[in-house]
Parts: sequence; structure tokens; C-alpha cells
Amino acid sequence: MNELICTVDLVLLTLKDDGLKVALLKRDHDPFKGVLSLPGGYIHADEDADARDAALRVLRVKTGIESPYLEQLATFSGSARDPRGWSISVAYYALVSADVIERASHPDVQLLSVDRPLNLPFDHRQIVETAVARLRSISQYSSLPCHLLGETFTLPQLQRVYETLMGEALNKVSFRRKIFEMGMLEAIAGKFGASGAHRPAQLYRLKPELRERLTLLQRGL
Amino acid sequence: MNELICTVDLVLLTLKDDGLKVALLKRDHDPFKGVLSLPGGYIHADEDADARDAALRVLRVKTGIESPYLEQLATFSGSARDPRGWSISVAYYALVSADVIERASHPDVQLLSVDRPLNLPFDHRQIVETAVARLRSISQYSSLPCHLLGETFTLPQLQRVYETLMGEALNKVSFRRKIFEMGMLEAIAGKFGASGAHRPAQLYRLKPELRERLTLLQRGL
DNA sequence: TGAATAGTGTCTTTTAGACAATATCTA
DNA sequence: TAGATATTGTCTAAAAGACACTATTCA
Repeated sequence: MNELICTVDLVLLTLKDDGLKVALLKRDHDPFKGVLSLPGGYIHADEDADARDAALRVLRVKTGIESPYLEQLATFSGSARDPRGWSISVAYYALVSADVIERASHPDVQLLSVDRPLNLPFDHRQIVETAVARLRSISQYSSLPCHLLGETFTLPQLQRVYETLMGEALNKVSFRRKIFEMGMLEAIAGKFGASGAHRPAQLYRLKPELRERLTLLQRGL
Repeated sequence: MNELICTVDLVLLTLKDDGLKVALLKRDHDPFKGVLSLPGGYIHADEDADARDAALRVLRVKTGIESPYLEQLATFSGSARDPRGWSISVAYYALVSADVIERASHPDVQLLSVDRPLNLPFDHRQIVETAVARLRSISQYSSLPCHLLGETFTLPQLQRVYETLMGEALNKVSFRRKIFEMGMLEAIAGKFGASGAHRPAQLYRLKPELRERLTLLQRGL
């Protein structure tokens, strides 16, 4: 039997300046040493219980981020994708608020917009495109976008996140009906200050029991 | 670096006797020699261009089935799932009509209902459950179930397939509206005979350009 | 008080579902 | 022609969207 290269790759996504960004790092080693690419690394059979564990380890070591919302995306494989040989990479996507990336403040992390074509090594461009398509698709009928915001947020903030992801304006009344129908939020007694000369918005947070799993909508937003 | 066991596993699904079945085989080798399990096998770096290729090869060799509708499901990995060591398995699911399985007529293939708990080695039960959940979920808003029927079929047949997968009766008028809205079918000038003493149903087939990719519905059935 | 955004009430439009009438076959 | 299922027309109910009104804050 042949020895295959087994790795994980991470698509770490966040919102900044009203746009979706992907976190990239300069590669430490050849091939493509010094080139911006997805954070990734070999699976370590001796320390990772499974591929998800490897993904969390890679994210922690390479970006300093500890417990993001993380899901398996897909597995990319073949003889053509890595010059070193036949390889298999289990890709994960993680969603965090821009705050979390700033607090980790890893000097090497660069955030690039996913809206213009990315020039990346291996098949990383395809991996990013798959992740963004998945995020946009699932956002249409789930609570997934909440994870791009911080611990607490207002409904107008949340609506802007959904609108950014879906690329279209949403009806305010319908949006609120749907979000409440999902029943994923709990109001926090307290208000939002940073607004300015207008009525402040109610603060909400994800119900703690829903931090790890998504809430789904029957019909979409 | 450690050597990992790299395999593919196949969840081959079909409809028979109005129920969803999964195709299983008795294992040729240890571990679990002689036990019913998912068709699977090692990735062969020297002959498989990628994992999908490996999945198609395994399916062809082990079941005689040539070109099914095939999608990547997820990757299952870790030190706990295989007694031989740390392993990684890229799982695919395939949908075929019962006809296709019969025509391949591989003597070892056994079809078991997915509706009662399956007792399978490794983490194959979890893989099957994931595949069935994925199929049922995607069926709510796509043309996926068409692939469980043969080349041609009637709308009443198709509705029964959707109803079996979704586990509920569907409104006939709405179902037809939605299916036509998807625009995935083309009528065949000719009628359906096997019916009996009543008006025969119009035959349809998937538009040829949609044999490989799904048609999606904005709102679900 | 006026400007700005948050939150709500309600009417209209769109979509889904119920029901029944018509169509077409076999025995 | 009776009986069975396919197909279609149309009315009703539910969901989504448009729009405007009220609420609350700061300058």
C-alpha cells in the first residue's frame, strides 16, 4: 500500500468592513514557502483523536484561536493537488467574530476579501470557494451567521450580517418574524449604546445550548 | 510522520418495497471477516486520480455498478474507528434504482432496510445514518430523489418516492407545481402502461443536462 | 424639537393546500 | 358503463412582503 499525505486545511471566515474575509498565513515550508495559503498541517496520529481534533490543533497553533464554531466542509484529494504526491486534505470551516481574531492578534494572519478571486497555492482557492458557497447556502435557512458576531448583538446587526452573506436586502418585518420563529435568541435586559442619536436596539445572545448546533428554518429567510 | 489507513466507504441506497435500503456486503478479510458492512476499500494512489475515483472503482469492483449518482458525504476518521489503527475514510453516497442493482446482480449484495437499527462494524452505522439524514434533508428542496427511479417515471411514482423519503403525505397539486417549477423534467410523448384499469400517467425523464447536477428549490416542497 | 434608527401593526401579494371536477384507461 | 387513478381548475388558508406608524435616543 502507498503512503498518502494526510492533512487538514482550515477556512477561517470572519466579517470585517461589511465584507466576508478569509484568514490566510504565509507558509513556513516548501512547497510554496512564503506564499499566502490556508492554515493547514499534517494529521498527527499520535496526538489527534480524529481529523476534527487535528483541525482544532492547527487553528490553535497557527492562529491562536481556541474554540470557534467549526464544521467539516469536505475532503479534497488526489495526485494533482500537491507537488509532493498523492494527498488527502480534510477541510474544515470556522466562523468567528472579527473581535476573536483581533484578540488572538497573531501577527502573521492576513484577512483577504473572498469577493475578489484569490490567488492561492494547491487547490486552496477551490476550498475557499466551496466554504463560502456552503456558508451562503446554509445561511439562508439557519442560525449559522450568528457565529460571525460576538457574544451579544442586536437584531439590526444580525440582519446586516445576513444581508451581507446573502447579497440582498431583507424585509425587516419578515426577518424578525423568522428569527423569533427560530427561537434561537434570548434577549438580554440591557440596551445597546454605541448607536448614536436614535433609539437603542435590544441586545440578544444565542441561547447557550445552541452555541454548538444550528437551528434550522423550515422555509428559509 | 505516521502512516494512516486511507479508505473510501460507500453508502449505496435504493428503494425497494416502498422502503429505503442500503446495500451491504460480507467482508472478505479481517477485521470483521464475514460480517456485513458497507462496500469499501483502500485508496490506491497508483490507480485512483482522487478519492471519488477510488469510490467509483470500489463500487464497480464490489457491486458491479458503473455510473450511479454519487456525492461525497463526509469523512470519518480517528484512532477509535478501526482496530488496525488511526484511519481516515472518505464516505460517498450513491443513489440507484432497484433495477440497476438487479441488473448488476452481484450475488453478495444484500439490501437492508435503513428504518430499523443496523448492526454494522466500524462506525458504519453512523455513516449510514449520516447518509440517510443527508438524503432526507436534501430531498426536501431538490431533484435528488429522481435518481432513485429509473430512466423514465411518472409524476405519481415520483411523488411516492418523495413521500417515502420525507415520511409524510404530500399535497398533489402543490407537488406538481413545485416539480414543474424546478423545470428538471421533460415529458416523453408516450404513456405508462403497467397501471391497470385507469387513466395512464404521462412519462417523464430528467433533462439529460441535469443527470449529474441537482436542481434546487428556493422554498422546499 | 428634529433627525435618526428601533420596533410594531396591518394591509396586500404570493404561495401552499383543500377540494372537487374532468380525463382516460380496463374490465 | 363502473371503477380506478391521472390531471387540472379554483377556492381558501397561510406565509411573506410593503408600508407606515409609534418609540426612544441624542444633539
